[in-house]
Amino acid sequence: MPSSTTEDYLKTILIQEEADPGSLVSTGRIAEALALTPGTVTTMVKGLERNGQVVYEKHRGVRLTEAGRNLARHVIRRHRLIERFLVDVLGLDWSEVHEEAEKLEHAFSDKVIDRLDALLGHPATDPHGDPIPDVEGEYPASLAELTCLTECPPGDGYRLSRVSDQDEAFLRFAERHGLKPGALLVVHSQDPAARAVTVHAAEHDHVTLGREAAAKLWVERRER
Amino acid sequence: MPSSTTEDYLKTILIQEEADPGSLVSTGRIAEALALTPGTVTTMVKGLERNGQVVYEKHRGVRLTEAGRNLARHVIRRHRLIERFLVDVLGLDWSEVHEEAEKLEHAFSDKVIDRLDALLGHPATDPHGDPIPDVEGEYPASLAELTCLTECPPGDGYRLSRVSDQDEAFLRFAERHGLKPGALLVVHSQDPAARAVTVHAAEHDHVTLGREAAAKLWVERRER
DNA sequence: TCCGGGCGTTAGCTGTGACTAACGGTTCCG
DNA sequence: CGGAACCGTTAGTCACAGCTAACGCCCGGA
Repeated sequence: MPSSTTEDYLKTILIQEEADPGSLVSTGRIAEALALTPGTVTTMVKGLERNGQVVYEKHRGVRLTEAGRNLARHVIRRHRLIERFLVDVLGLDWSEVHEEAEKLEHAFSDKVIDRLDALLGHPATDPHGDPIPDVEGEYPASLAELTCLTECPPGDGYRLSRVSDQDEAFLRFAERHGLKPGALLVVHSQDPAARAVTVHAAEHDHVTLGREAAAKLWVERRER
Repeated sequence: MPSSTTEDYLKTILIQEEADPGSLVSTGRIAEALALTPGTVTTMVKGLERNGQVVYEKHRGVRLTEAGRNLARHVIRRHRLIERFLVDVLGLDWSEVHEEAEKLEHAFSDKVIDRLDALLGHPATDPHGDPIPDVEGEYPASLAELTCLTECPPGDGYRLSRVSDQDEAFLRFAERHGLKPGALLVVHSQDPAARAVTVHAAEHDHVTLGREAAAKLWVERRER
């Protein structure tokens, strides 16, 4: 059975690959994401290669193998289902569940996770809008095409779908302004000079976001 | 924060102390319970003493300190609440939840455990009838006095309260004969020569248990 | 083309918690 | 009361997964 360390590495690599498809993930990025020193990661990555979970190109980075990707998807499945459970069933706040799930994802067996999945009604996403892989490790087929808020011309007809950041402070900020998945959004203005965008969510006041913050919000255009 | 290894040792020591109050727990018993070699346990136990969690008397055994007992009680609380959750909410079988809870007990935070406790309605026992310590680490005050099935004269008016074994095969056997906590029992005969006792549970056939098996069953006398 | 800075790798070390094998204390029987 | 058997302890080793520090490759700028 893979160690929880292995699971953490593979999960991190998968997320980096998804953020920048087609390119190798550098050891440095992994080190930063896991808060480890670069040397530690280089050493570990060689172990992952020996296990057949990644392909490692020296000085360039790693890429998941099929086996590695499959394992990583299952870790992510566990993580996101646990987040849904913590929010939907136990009533925790979406800003605090990521930390909890980081530990729990290594302890739940697949059997228990499948029961949890059924209990929750086979949700398609976690509380942040991130998609939950199914039992086979595949993402739900019917995922809407998402647009980054930085790319949205002013107007209404947007629905917030995904908040891709796990920082507690940011998530609490987002919630204060109604910026949770499912919220209906109106984009008031894009100000390229100020690198800012002003929006408001239904029932909430306007809020102006800097580009980095806006880049974390993903919306879909509503059918009307 | 204590390592999960530390938690496992302290939990094991507490359970041994409860099984045989007042006497020291030998390193050998701990080794057997945790499936470790004796030398490993001797070394670890010195570490627990350095942490102030046990008092260690060379060649004689260990005893929990207040701090160690408190931590152990909390681990047991987590373990038993998780078992209840797995059975009551996720519908797992009582024979399989012990193994699952062994891993999960180290991953749940106290905050999440308290939510779980509330969700379950603050249960007094786990699915095997073992009492669940409260948030302070104290056992429920109103625990009925239990009698071992080996001590019960023939007659009716017994209620099965506790099945103190975690072996899957034994638990499945017990369930097949209706021997789950809450079951009403009739003791048909005690046969000291055969070291056996014959009982039946309401709605179930007679079953004859050897002394070791009967020793795992604890009953209370029903008010009538 | 050459050189320097930055990133990545290597080497060597640490702590945790396991193991085996050899040694030592206790106890109980004869 | 002596000794064997049993149990527990000690010593030495290993794997895992982290660290620091020194070294080396690669790429961009001059």
